[in-house]
Amino acid sequence: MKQTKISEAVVRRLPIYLQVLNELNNREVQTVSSQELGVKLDLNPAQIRKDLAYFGDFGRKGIGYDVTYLIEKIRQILKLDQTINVALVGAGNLGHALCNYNKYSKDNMKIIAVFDVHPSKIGSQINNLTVMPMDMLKQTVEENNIRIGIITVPGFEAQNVANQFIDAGIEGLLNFAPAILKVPEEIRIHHADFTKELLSLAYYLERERDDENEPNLD
Amino acid sequence: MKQTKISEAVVRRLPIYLQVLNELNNREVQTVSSQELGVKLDLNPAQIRKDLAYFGDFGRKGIGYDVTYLIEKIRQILKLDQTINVALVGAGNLGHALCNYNKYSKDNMKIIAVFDVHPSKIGSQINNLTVMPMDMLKQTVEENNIRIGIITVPGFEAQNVANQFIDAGIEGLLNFAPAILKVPEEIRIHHADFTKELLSLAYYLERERDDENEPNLD
DNA sequence: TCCTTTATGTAAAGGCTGGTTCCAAGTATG
DNA sequence: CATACTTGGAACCAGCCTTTACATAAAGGA
Repeated sequence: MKQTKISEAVVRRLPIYLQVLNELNNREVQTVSSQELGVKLDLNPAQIRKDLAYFGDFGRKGIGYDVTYLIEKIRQILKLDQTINVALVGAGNLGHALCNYNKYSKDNMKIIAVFDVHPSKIGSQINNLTVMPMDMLKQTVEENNIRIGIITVPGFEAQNVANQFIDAGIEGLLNFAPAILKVPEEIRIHHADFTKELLSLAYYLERERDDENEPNLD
Repeated sequence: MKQTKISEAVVRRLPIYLQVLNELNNREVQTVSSQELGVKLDLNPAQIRKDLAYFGDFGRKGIGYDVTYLIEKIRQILKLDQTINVALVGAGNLGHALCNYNKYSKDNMKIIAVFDVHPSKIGSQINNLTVMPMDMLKQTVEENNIRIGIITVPGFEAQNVANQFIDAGIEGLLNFAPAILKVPEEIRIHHADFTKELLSLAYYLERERDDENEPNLD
C-alpha cells in the first residue's frame, strides 16, 4: 500500500471492477484471482493487482481476492458506503431518464431533487420528486447536503446552471450538455456528452459510403 | 500534413473544436486564431494547431483559420458531410431521450430505426418512428445502410444486443449499458455509461461526510 | 512436515502517447 | 519595405500506463 499519486485511469477502472465483482457475487463466487478478472475485462492481471494495491492489500497470496470483501473495499474507496445526495437540473427527456434509472440503482447515490429553469416544468412530478424552480436550488443543496450536481439542460443554458450549482456549494458536476464549461479549480467536473462520443465514433467509420440515401422512413 | 498515427485524444477534441466554431459562425465571426480558440477551450494554442495540421493545412499564416472553411473541413473529417444512419435498441427512457434529442440535431447523423426486445414496447411510437421487434434488425440495417448502433438496454441484455448488431453488419457501437462488451477487433465501440462517470466522480469528493450512516470502518 | 502449486504485491523497465517549446516561413498592414 | 502576426512542423520533454519479473506467502497433497 503505497500512497503515491493515483492516476485517473486507475479510478476509472474501479467502477468496472465493481461491476464484474457484483456479477460474480450474484453467482455466489467466493474468490477470484487477478488472472480471472483479467480475462473478463481484457486487462493485464498485473495491472489489476497494481490498481488494487494502491488502496491496500486486499488479496491473499495463493488464493486471490475475496469477492465480497473486495466489493466492500471498492465501495469504500468510491464512497458508495456513505449516502451521497445528488441534484439534477433539466427536467427534459434525459433528466427523466436519469431519474428513472436512479430509481433502480442499488448505490447510495440518489437524485433527491430536480430543478428546471422553465416555469412550465415546475411542479410536475418525476417519479416521486417534484420539479422545483431554480431559486430553490441553493437552499435545497445546503439543507440536504447535496454534493453532486447533474446538468441536463440545453448547451446554451449549461454554464449558467453550473454557476448556480457552484454558488450553492456543490463539490462535483456531471455535465450532459454539449457545452464547454468553465469551473473553478476545486470543482470536479465530469462530462457525459454523448453527442461528442457519437461524432468521434463516426470518425472511425470507413470513409466511402456516399450513396445519396434518401432517409425516408416509411 | 503528415500522415502519422492520429491519437484518440486528437479525434475526441475535434467535436469540441466544431462546437466552438459553430458558435463563432453563428456570431458571424469570419476568422479565428489558434490563440483565441485556446482561450475559449483552455487549451494550448500549439496543440490546437498541431491537431488540425494532422488533417491538412487549414490555416493561413498571419491570419488564422477561416471559420466556415474549418467547420467544413472538420465535418468532412468526422464524416458529417455524408448521411450516417443510426439504429437504436432499447426503447426505454434513455432511448426516448436520445431519439428526441436526435430530432433537433443538425448533423447528418440520424436515428432512423428503433428496436426493442420486449413485445410490450413493439409498435409504439417514438417521435415518428415505430418501435420494431429484434428480428427485423438485420434486414433493416442492411436495407438502410445503417452503420452505427446505439445500445440503451439494461446491462444484462447488452451483450446479446451487441452481437445482433455485429451480425447485422454494423461498423460502430455506442453503448450506454453498464456492461463490459466483447466485440471483434474491427468493430469500433464507444462507451457512454454515465453510471461509471458518476461513480468515479464520487471518488474525487472529499471524504468525511457521514451523516446518518454508521461508518463501520475499522 | 515438506514440497509443489498458485497467486499476490511491487520494483523496474520500457513504450507510447500526449503535450510543450521553439523557430522558420508566409501574409497582411502601414 | 519593415513590422507584427500566425501557422506548421520539428524536436523535445514528461508522465503515465503497461508489462515483465521476482520475492513472498498460503494451501494442499504426499
